[in-house]
Amino acid sequence: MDKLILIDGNNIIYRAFFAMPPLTNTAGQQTNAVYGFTTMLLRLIEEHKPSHLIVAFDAGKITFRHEGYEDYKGGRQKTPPELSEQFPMLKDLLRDMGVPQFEISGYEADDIIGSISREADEAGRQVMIVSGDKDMLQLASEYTTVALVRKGVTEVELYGPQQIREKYDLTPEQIIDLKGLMGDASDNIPGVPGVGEKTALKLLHQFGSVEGVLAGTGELKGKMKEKLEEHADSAVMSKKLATIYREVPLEHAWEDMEFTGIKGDTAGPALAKLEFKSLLERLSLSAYSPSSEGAVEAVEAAVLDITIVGESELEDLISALPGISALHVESNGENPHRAEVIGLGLSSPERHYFVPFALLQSHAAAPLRAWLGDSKAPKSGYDLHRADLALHWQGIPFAGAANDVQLAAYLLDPTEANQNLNDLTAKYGLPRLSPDEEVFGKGAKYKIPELEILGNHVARKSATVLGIVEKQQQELTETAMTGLFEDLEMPLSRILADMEKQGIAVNKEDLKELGKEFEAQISKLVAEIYEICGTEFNLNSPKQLGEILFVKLGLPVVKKTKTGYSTDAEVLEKLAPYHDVVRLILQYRSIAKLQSTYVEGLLKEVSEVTGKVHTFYRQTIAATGRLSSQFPNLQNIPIRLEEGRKIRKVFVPSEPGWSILAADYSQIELRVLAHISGDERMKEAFLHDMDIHTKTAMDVFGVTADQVDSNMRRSAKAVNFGIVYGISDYGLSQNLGISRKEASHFIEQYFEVYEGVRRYMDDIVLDARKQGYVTTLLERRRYLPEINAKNFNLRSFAERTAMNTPIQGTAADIIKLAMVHMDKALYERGLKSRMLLQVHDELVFEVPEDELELMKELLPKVMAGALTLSVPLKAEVSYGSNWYEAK
DNA sequence: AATGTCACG
DNA sequence: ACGTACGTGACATTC
Repeated sequence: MDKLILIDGNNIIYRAFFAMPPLTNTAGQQTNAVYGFTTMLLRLIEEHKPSHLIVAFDAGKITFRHEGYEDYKGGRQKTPPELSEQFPMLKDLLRDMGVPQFEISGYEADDIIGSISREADEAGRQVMIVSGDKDMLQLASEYTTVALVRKGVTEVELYGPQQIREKYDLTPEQIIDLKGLMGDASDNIPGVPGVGEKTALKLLHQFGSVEGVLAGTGELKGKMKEKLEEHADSAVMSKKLATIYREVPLEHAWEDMEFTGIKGDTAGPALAKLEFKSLLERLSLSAYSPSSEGAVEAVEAAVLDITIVGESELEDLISALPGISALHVESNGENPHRAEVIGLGLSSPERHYFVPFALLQSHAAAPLRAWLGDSKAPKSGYDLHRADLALHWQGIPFAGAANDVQLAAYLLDPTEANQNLNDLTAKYGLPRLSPDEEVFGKGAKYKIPELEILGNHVARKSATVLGIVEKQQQELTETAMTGLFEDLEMPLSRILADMEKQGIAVNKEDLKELGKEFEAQISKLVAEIYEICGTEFNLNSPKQLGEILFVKLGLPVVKKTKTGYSTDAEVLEKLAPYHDVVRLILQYRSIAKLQSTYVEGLLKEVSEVTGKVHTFYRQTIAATGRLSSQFPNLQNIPIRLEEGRKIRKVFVPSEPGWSILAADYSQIELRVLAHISGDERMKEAFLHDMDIHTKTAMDVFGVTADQVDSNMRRSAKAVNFGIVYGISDYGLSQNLGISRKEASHFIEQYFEVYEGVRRYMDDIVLDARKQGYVTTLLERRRYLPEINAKNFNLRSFAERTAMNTPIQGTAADIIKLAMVHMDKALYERGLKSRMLLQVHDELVFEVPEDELELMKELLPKVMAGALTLSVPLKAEVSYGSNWYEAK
């Protein structure tokens, strides 16, 4: 079926300009807006496969709107030159890609779009309008959907008449009235002073239109009435200005809008000129990649000296091992504990080798395996942690990880989503690698290619590693992160691998028993719920549940999601007083979660080989420096509610007579905050080892310790959490279920007492603005490009991140240090105790009987001594016959 | 593949 | 007026 996409070119390029970091090409031209625009365009094309497509632009400076009102758009800031320059670039690129553009003298883009959509509506054609301008909502109809661009240009919200009704309870036409009343500062449309969205909506719900409101002022009183009567003309004129003109003369438009796909032969060179390598790749046009440095080296790369090693070449390789410093272990699958090893790429500066896995296992390859396991043979690679695990489960020990380029890339920019080797080649101007998907195929089509292709591909990976290493060393030095890399993250990666290989034993029988208990509760709850509702439905479907609760039972709608009714726990709590079934649903939800994720999910992860679960810690995911845990995630095992906490009983020592020993940092984040803010009062609290939430309550409410009741302490605790997260009055009000005003008052009280904390919060945001990044105590860095964004939400988010990251990140630094120290202590003392898990502020060990006393002393001492701050660190230790008992 | 929900620190 | 707490991963349903 025909599908037409209409893009508001001016609007989108503006948004892209402000949302994207200021990219420039090697010629020094800023290209960020063109880039942002194009990525969005490609996504639209991929997702919606339009048969017809245009980008509309404003033409000329004066439009017919100025004829009646010369200040129209008067308040708007002049377009920055960095953006104006990008208009011709974008228009050229669109032409080369084969995307039609419309520009009609005297009209704005939205008039063109409005007129085309009117014609399409009349012809019954499907249209999607893409813009960031809410005005466009007035064009929504049975056939026309408006895609409002959000979050820069990365997300869209789709609006038809129904969504508009749900959100505003207005028809599309009434959007014009809305703007007539509230105005629009960015277009210098005045509206009625003192009327914002809230008031405008109220008026429209009552009177229907601007005309209706003005005719009905008699029913109003006070200031509101005065304002409306005084500014009646303004409202009428504003409505006129906000009305999109839909009668632009268009000839032969439909044929001119036809879109048959991106024209590769002309788009390729155009994208190459702009140096949009990732887009070239995305369009499989990499052949056009710029003939810059990279391409020159690419030619050289074509003649890389690669040897596919067979039995006869093995000896040669073995004698070359001393010169080899980079390797790549090619394995498949996401979970490295279950990965198959496919082969090995090995590189010296001069020569590159590929060793198929079968050969690596042969008797003759013993010296190669010895080299792999030799801690004195330093190796560079990409994700050596994964390599270590994959080899381990094939019975091949791995050691000597000296330099992991994935880990270094993460430190250099931890927010960049997992940077694969090919992303890094682009970054460092190295020869491109074929994407794995091209070499292996993806999904069901995954297939190991013939030896020649495979060997070349994998050997190029190790060659690439070699090329990256040098440049990263330089960057780590420049950013003062060499120490963090060499003395913390690299040693930690080996420790993590050891913990994961060790795994933690799970008592499968007990877990199954627990599953039976849950099963009994679930079937009882399900039966009761169906009974009460008078029908059977899928309780796990929020959609079906919403239907039952809000339509069949007629409960009030508290909150909506973008696809329907929200039924999350917060909503259900509010509904509980209305209907008894809601409690049962809440209970069902919590037990069902335990059953599916923690009983069934965990059972699936227990290894057939070891009877344990072997999680995989990822060291390059969390932007703050924390670890994350997968397959299974052992960092979110239930503890808060007793029902769930029982799950912890099945985590047991792997040897008879041993114990589980756990220690967790007490209030590490607030202690870190006390240190980095230098707030004297907060430091005082920790120097005296006081209960920090009680102390906060005393200070905020101005009472003595014995006057602090549980409610006051609870509030103080929420404030403390808020402080760590980068507080907002709204967030706190939600958390405590109080008004925003009260929350705001709490926060003000808090900052009056904890002046040092206020200073820190102010300073860190200024710092971030100036430098573009924030750091932790150990110099871990996080860039915050949105800290200067014009968009309030983006900027606010960046500001909260600026406040939170040094705190959360320093806490992460500290426990990582403790892990390195603890590993060393165990080794030096020849202890048999083993580190098994890390849960952000907690370390879990299994400990033999005769080491228990020692470990109870040693562990908290090492943790507390990991780093010296101006307040003491404290770790509390506990132990038992399983993880539940160690509380 | 996206969405909603919920487990943890 | 805007629309929010910071950081993750797993599961089931729906598209």
